[in-house]
Amino acid sequence: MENRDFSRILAETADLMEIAGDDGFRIRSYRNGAATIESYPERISDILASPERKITDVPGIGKGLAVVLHEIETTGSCERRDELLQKFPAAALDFLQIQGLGPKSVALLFEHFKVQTIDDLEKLCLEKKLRELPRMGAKLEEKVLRGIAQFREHKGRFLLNVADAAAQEIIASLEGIEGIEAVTTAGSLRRGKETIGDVDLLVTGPAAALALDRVASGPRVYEVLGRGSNKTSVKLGREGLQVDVRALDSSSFGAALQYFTGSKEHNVALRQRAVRMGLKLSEYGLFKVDAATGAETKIAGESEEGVYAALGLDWIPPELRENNGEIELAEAHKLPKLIRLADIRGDLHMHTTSSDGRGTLEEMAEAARALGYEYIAITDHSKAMAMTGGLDEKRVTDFARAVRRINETGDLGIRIFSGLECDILKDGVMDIAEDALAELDIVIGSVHSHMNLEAAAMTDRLLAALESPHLTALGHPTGRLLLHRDPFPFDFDVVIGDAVSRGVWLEINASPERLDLSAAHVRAARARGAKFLIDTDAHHPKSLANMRYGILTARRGGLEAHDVVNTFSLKHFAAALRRHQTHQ
DNA sequence: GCCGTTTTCGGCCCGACTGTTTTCAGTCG
Repeated sequence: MENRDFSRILAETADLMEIAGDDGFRIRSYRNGAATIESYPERISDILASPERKITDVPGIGKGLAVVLHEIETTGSCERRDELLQKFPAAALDFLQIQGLGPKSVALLFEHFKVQTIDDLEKLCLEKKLRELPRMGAKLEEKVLRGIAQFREHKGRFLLNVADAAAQEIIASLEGIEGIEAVTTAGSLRRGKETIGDVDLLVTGPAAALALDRVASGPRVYEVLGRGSNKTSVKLGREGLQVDVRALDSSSFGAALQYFTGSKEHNVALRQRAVRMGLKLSEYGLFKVDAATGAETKIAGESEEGVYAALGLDWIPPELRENNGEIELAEAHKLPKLIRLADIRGDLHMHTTSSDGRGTLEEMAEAARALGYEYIAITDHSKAMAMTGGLDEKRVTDFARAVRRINETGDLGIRIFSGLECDILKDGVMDIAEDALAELDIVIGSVHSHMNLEAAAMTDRLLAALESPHLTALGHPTGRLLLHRDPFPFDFDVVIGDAVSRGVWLEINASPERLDLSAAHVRAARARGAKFLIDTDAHHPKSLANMRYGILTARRGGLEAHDVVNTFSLKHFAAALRRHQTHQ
């Protein structure tokens, strides 16, 4: 049992308890425990098994949760969860995913209409029955129908980090097995897409078939969908992430890697190109076809580079393989030199215990130093985010001064920039007065409320925010939450054009829940001359590692290192900030 | 259910909007 399994079961139990109307503070304790365990540096299983250790030494775990954790370790569930799963329909947890429905409404639906499935719920809305319940009306019926559509669209897809973690776990489990030469990710995961339908893995080596057995009998396998001599398909966990593993001959590995990486559109274009050259491209290789006899001679396939080269192309990074013009660039030797994770010198958006982060400034700084960064910005929330304990003007000013003192001592071994993730209020006014913002090195303006404005009103709001003389960057500019909430509408070209003319940078928020801006927006904004910062919005020291998802998104958007300000050395970055400030 | 301590129980991040009402519960962030 891994920590994330404990964490998931606790969180699920909390959801069920919420529908059941259990005590709110008890529910919070379960959630708190789930969050702590998810990011706990040690395996909970190991602590439970060790006679010298006490699980109650883990913060947030007391007597009650200790019992629950032991139950989960031995049975995979706990008493309260089992009880509630009996009481409510199997799809109970799905109902909470529908925007507009909370635990109270869901409980009422179960009680009054005996709904079992999302389909039942849809029927109720269409038949206008929802409005029979107290405090429910036509508007809610419409909202729920929209929520159901969104839910269905997202079902069966997974966030990039979830798919990535599953792939890395399987790769690690195959490492060091005699006769396995390489295990490689392919498909949309290798292309760095923001959400993933299923994970594709390719295995080579004389013992590749053995790897298929290993995967099929893995600890997290929930169901084996298929097991042939060349391919195994499994579903992992109750969430059901599908993983396809293929055993390949190393003589055609490059062609197979190319084929299974896709995208489909990129591959179609490549095969058309091959045909025009009198060649045939498949997952088995690139073949020369004799026009007279039809005889085929393999001319490439061992390596991907070889396949592209034989087609007269530079090797194309997987992130660009969407048939968006990358083939033409590869032919002309004009592919961008894409930004790499190693180019990043600092992280400019993170939270601490001063608002809703889980690490202190010192802990975040230490984690960033361990990643080899030269600088970071601490950007806690502003006061409009009341729930997070956001900063008011006095705390902002005090914080800016405290950071200046910290930098003078140099004790932390990394340069700290004082920053703020300042809310952009409904009318576009900044949540913090300008004289307080002036004390800070970096101000990231973000929208966290009133995301349902009409496009024109949202455009005006963002344009008004851009007038703030101390705004350094727009944070998660479209407000989307992947698999959860669509971007809010606004006139992207107008807002980005204004940001560029004012020298305001655009964030690529690397949090796997956001990846905002999206790759397509990055591409469009870059064409207008925008500069970007890629940052993690980390709420925990561990989350600084999410930078790589932001890098993938930036690469999909075609960015080079010089497009991204936090690739600059400390000296150059500080100078860029000063230019930004005096520009105002 | 956890924590801290005042060792036995009280406090535990808050504020605003929405759609439904006719004074506010539920949802969201």
